[in-house]
Amino acid sequence: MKPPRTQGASGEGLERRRPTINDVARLAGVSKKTVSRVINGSPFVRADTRERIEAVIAETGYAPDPQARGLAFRRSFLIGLIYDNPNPQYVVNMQNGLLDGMRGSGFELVVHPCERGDPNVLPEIRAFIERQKLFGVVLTPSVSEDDRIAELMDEIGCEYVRVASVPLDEPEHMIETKDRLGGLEAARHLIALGHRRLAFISGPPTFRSSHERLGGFEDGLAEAGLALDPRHVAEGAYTFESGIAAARALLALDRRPTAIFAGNDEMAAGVLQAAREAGLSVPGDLSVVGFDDFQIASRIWPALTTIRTPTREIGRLAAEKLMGREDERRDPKQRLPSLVVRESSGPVPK
Amino acid sequence: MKPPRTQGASGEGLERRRPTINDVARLAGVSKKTVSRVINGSPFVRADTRERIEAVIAETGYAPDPQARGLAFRRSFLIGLIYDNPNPQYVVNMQNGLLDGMRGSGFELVVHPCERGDPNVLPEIRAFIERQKLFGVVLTPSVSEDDRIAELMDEIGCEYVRVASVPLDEPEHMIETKDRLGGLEAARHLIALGHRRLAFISGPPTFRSSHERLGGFEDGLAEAGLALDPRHVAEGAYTFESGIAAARALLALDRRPTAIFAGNDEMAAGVLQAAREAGLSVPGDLSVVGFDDFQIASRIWPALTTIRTPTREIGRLAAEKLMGREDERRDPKQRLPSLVVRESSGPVPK
DNA sequence: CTGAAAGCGCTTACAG
DNA sequence: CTGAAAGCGCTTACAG
Repeated sequence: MKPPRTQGASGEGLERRRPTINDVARLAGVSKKTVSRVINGSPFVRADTRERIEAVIAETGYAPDPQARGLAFRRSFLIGLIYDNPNPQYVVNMQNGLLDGMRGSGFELVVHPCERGDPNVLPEIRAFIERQKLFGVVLTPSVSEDDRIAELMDEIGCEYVRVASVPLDEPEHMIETKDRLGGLEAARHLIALGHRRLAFISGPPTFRSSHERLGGFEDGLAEAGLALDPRHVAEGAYTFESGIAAARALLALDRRPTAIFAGNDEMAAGVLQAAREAGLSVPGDLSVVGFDDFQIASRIWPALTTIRTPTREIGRLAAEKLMGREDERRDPKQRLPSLVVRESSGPVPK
Repeated sequence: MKPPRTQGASGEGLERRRPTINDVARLAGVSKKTVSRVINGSPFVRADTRERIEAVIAETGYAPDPQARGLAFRRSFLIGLIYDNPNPQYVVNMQNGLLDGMRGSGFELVVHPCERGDPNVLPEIRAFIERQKLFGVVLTPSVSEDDRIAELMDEIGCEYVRVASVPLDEPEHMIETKDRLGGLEAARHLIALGHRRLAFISGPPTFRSSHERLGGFEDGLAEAGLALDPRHVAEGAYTFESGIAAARALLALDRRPTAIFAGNDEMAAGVLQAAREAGLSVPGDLSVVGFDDFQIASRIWPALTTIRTPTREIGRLAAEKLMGREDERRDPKQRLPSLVVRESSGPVPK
């Protein structure tokens, strides 16, 4: 590995060195240990000493070096996002949420995609975390659903928060997305429109959300005294292509469904495609509901009725939980899935 | 700021300490300085000494602590991605490309969105880089087009690579995306289909790519002895909504264009929407070409003819250039924009 | 080609 | 409530 160029090597000789803890200590007339206490919020500093130090910090623009601090703490100020979700919109929303939550904290976000199927994930993740001595990680589906990864975090002493549709861990390690409620909302919406022959396209069985979204949908049917016809449940893979394939099969049935709830927007876009091929109008002949409310939902035609998941908000909460700054006063409803009605759903055809 | 829990505090007492440079030095019977030389690829180590040390490193699984190394080097092993592009697909493709290029290098990727308009961007970026002592940063449009940011990097001694549609800097700091060639391809394609009344919807004027894509389009028209009617150039903002608005205006003209080249896929999706509203069939009455070939291009209907930009590949190149590992043997064509023909373009209507 | 000393900028025990 | 010493795991001059 090529050693990096020394900082300032190309600078213009000004060499206005950043102040260190020693400078602050000298200017404030205290030991660096006391400055350290102020930085770390120790209560064992007299009020006037603290104020004097804080004044010097403000004047000099001193900011502690995270690397030096990390070396002494045996732990960095980096937070990792470990994910295997291939949807770019999900990834970016989650990142933005995490950054929202981390703003002003001095922590930085390091992104780390992985492949859950890979036999090397575990050692690979371990090496990443140990090398960088990560403060903590946020795990998103489906890696978040792997208990071995959570155990690994405990073992190596790395904080973690798992984002998942159901509680898989202690509350301090969990942010629940409650996908089941989203499925319920979808069912209620379609039933209120008069639909009785409903179908579901699931994500891959390796994602917990696939089962939760289906479960919630069935809950909603049960409320109306209905049950899902097993022939009306198709397995997809959360991809556009799998949505097309599943919808083709459903629409070829003898008494085809009048409404399809797809496990995500990508597959719902595939359903619209299959409906078009079959000469069916949406929502005239077929209602379609998606899940996520990513950008694609409002770019396709007809615009998709879908379940919005507040991914960015979830990310913010995850970061706050990880850093122990959770703000419990916030409205907990903000983090629940909610129905967004657009053009792809309508009354059941006569 | 709450100090982090000490590493291993929750571990199960095993405390199998990671080996340090001292362990390696002791086991190899050399000084730690010599181990350091091996780590840093110094040529001043005798071959047999080097081999002995490398053997110990392999046995013990030693990996140098990036934090300690960074502290001594006065520079971290972090690479920053600084961006203000709001398109999630762009961001994720770029990140994936950077990670491709960084794999196995020991560097990690820290993401840092910013807002170019914000009067505080410069100090904010400076604080971020100085605090973390970033090894280097990759800048993407439109922040990459701001010379003040490049100057800032020079001033604080941070490596940088700018990704932009045209050379704005020395070659060692530039990855060119040559958007102009993409515009040219779009024009040639439409002209070959017989179109003569062509229109363009630009991105915001603050993005260099807006002008380059237009410029290339005009180059293509010029090849055929044509010129763009000024009334056929509309200004958009690279957003879906702006694409709808611009297309509505173009389609309301007396002699409306038979083909529209939109500056990106998002706006092209808006054009399809406006065409539908106007009762025009695509490509029967109107051909549409986009730019980017993001996922949306193949999810909408009709699927979009567009210009593919190899963003992930560009990202890989940017990372390699930043780390001084550039592989010049690679086919340079891979990084150029290229035409992808789908369903939204067809022969000019009679 | 190799090493002993000093230092990077912080924090942790340990005293007082 | 405050501080002097030692240490986190590396690298940089400086010798030899």
